[in-house]
Amino acid sequence: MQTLGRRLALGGKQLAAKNRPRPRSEILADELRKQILAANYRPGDRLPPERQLAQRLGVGRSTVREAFKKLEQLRLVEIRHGGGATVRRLEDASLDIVPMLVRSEGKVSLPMVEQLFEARRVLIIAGTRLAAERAGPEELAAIRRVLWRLDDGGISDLDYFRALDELFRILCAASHNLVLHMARNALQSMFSPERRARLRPRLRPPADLIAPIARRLERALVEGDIEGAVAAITAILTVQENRIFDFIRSGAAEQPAPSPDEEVVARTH
Amino acid sequence: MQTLGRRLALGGKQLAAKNRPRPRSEILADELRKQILAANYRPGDRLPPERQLAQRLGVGRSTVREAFKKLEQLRLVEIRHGGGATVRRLEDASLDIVPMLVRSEGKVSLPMVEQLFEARRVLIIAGTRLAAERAGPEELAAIRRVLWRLDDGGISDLDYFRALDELFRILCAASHNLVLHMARNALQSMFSPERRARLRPRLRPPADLIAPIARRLERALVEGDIEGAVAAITAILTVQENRIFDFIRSGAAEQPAPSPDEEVVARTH
DNA sequence: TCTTGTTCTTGGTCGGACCATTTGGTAGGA
DNA sequence: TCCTACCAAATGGTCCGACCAAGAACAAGA
Repeated sequence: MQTLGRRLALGGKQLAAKNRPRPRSEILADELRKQILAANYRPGDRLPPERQLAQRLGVGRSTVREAFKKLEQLRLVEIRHGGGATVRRLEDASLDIVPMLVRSEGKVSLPMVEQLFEARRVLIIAGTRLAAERAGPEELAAIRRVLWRLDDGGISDLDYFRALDELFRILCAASHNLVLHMARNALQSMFSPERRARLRPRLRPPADLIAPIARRLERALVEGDIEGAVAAITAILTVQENRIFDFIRSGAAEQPAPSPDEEVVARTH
Repeated sequence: MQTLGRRLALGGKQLAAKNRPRPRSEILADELRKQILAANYRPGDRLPPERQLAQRLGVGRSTVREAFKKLEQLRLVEIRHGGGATVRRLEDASLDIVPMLVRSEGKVSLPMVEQLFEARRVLIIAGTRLAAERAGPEELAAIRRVLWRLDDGGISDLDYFRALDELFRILCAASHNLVLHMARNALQSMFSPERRARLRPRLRPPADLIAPIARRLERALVEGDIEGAVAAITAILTVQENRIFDFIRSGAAEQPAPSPDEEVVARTH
């Protein structure tokens, strides 16, 4: 807590040096979020009052307040006027915390990745099925362009991963279902193409594995073969997911955190 | 904008009378959100600076700031330090805005409900399939208890709708996939059981329509008949969705807004 | 024309003040 | 003894005014 105070005090300067200047309220919100996700606070528990926390950490109440508001919006806590901030059940939280559940403190949780991929798979397959039914000619053309990029073995790693993400995105967009599209977006925000490209040798499957499937998917979409398209996208997902599972199981997924100081707020009640 | 100022000024008192005291920041955030969703602001546009908006509306900058933060968390706008708040693309927004897309200004959007149900159906069916595979004995018992409640024709309307929601919830919970569970939760937050119970005569299907399906679902789950369970939950979803579609198409879904004053902030750039 | 440095705009934080709501205790009465 | 009504403390919601820091716009120089 003292340490967090110091970190918060440094927040501006330390990062002004090179990184982006993470606002103190965000640092604090992240810290509290980690505490909650680590079950240091349990559902029903009350967070310390705004004033108290502000004084203890040596920051303004506005800063604490913004952090609390952030947690409220993630539906991790409930704030009542006169009442206080009480922790809510995890399953009622916003989908936006899924990426934080998947990777925390630089470590990747394999069970969470499995659940994330399972959910994502459901959405993408549904999106593909609907896209195969509903995509208009220009949407179909856009999908085919992405598939050609995947079919090209000479593509760079970064472009490969970008094309893969774009394929999933554009398929769900072509489903003409905004909710589906947004749900998939919400689950996509971990493992950015840049990050995966850095880990290239493990995550990118051999071109001769993906290219035929891409061609199969294109043919199915052109011919209106819905089940064929679903089978092809399922195959792509399976290949890609297995690469990542193997990678995580190999223990190589752990990355040094961007900022090495990871002190936590002391439990406070 | 003057009018919003007045409304904001009243905010505290007017609602202190009886309703819950909607904070001004929330009123303002809602107003700006409506403006954005109504495309009065388009992606790339900049919202007015905090100070300017605060002065124009006669509220403190902290209030405007909280409202902006709220929009940022919904990923409707992006706030940069020296930059300002710029509007983002709708499809990149958080899933949490779906309920707001579905019902705005007391009117229900049929296309959005269709998309919402389509997405929800995908999630619930996937959850049911996984639950049929993975549910433990106590989870199965809990599911059966809910199904018995649905099977009971004498149940009250409110209890019926609650049981229905609980069925979907508990099925997804039994899938042992937190992401799936949370995604479904995010889509469930409209049409509360209380609201539906008020609209009872139209939304509740005849007991002899649901009860046999509930029994069929129970049997399938007990016997481990996955496809049977999926078929049964699909039937339940279809019955319920059709009731709601018919209801909305009949034009009866429009409800007087809780607060009748619905002025908007004037477009400002 | 491009680069560099300055200035202005604008968000981030602070501290203090006041109001509104909730909570919990306390006094009074049945 | 128990219940009720009231009061006071705790706590969140809002406002104000000030300052700092990052980004953008602009001006000066190479």
